[in-house]
Amino acid sequence: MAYSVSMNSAVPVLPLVVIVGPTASGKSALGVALAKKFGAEIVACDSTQLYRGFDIGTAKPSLAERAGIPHHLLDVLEPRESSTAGEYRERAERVLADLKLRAKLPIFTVGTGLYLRALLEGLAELPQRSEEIRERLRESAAAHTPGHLHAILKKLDAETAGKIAPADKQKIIRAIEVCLLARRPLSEVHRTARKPLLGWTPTKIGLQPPRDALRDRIRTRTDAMLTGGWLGEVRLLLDQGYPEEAKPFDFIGYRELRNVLQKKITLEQARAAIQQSTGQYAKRQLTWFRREHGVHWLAGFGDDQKIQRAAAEFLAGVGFVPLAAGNP
RNA sequence: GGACGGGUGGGUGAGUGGCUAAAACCAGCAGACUGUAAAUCUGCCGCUCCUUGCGGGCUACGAAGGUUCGAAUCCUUCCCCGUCCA
Repeated sequence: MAYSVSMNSAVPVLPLVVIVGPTASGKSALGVALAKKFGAEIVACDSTQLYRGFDIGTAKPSLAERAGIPHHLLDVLEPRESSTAGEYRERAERVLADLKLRAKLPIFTVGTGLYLRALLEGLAELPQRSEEIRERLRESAAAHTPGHLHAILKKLDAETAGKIAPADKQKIIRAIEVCLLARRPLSEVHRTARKPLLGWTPTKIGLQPPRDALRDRIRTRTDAMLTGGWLGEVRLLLDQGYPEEAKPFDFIGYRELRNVLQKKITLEQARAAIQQSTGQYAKRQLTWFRREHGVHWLAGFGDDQKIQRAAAEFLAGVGFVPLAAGNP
């Protein structure tokens, strides 16, 4: 075993490592470096890397970058499917059960904060989404004045309505949907306990490179993706007959490149738009992760050896035992 | 050389005498977010002061003058830019 097991409770609690950070901060590289050192396997926690065929634009680590370390929860969905936070949790739990059997340390590389929360803290017992209800609500909204949906929610659940902006149609629809399916207010369902992940204790590392440096990184990475055949990947996916409305075609870059293929915008316009959206996305990730509790922050990129060393030292300092092999 | 059109805050661009520190959008910054989350949404956004108030001061619509109680808005000259005519 590469780590010790706490024996002071009836259920042994196993450690797990979480690496959070904005896109292009080098989570994958750091994950692999730490996996080698501590005998771990990588579990991706990224809503976009779940999709088969969407490789370049989602910055899925290549086989070479994986360096022989097994990676889980990549390529588990068909482009037509839609991922959800709840399903992610279930898949991740299955992976954890497997790693536990094989005594491997899990290292989660997480870009999607909601999915990590769903895994670690759990979600309330909420009904799944219902396309019929959503469709009905959308139609109803189109037929009425702007505040219509918000007004409906206010009747069903004033507390939740107070928390959601009248313009936030997406969240209002989900809230109404839950109220209808659960036959009680969302706010009430939220007060029921979540089911946190049992049997595992997370140790969290966060990557927070300087904003300007990150922006540069995003710029050059986008260029590299484009010269690396990203447009061709999009063309291939469309040629394979996947519908344009498929979820992953909405991801940053895929939507822009689709427009390039349809001659709606030029490649240069797409490049600029992608770089911009990616930067904005990184900002949102940072906002989310800042609130994550107990994160050990490192002010740099995960592919930087100094950062990798600092991360390894941190883990060793909190009780993780490096593999002996390779050490003279 | 002549005729038009135009020069507005980081960008695009509205505004043609007071309600204008100047619409709207973008960018930027900050934030929220329990099954679409690479999504969706919110706030701030000239500088500055304080007793943080629908508060005070300063600077601002190419430049300089002028008209007016009051000008981004009217007048004069100048400087740029675009289109057309020579």
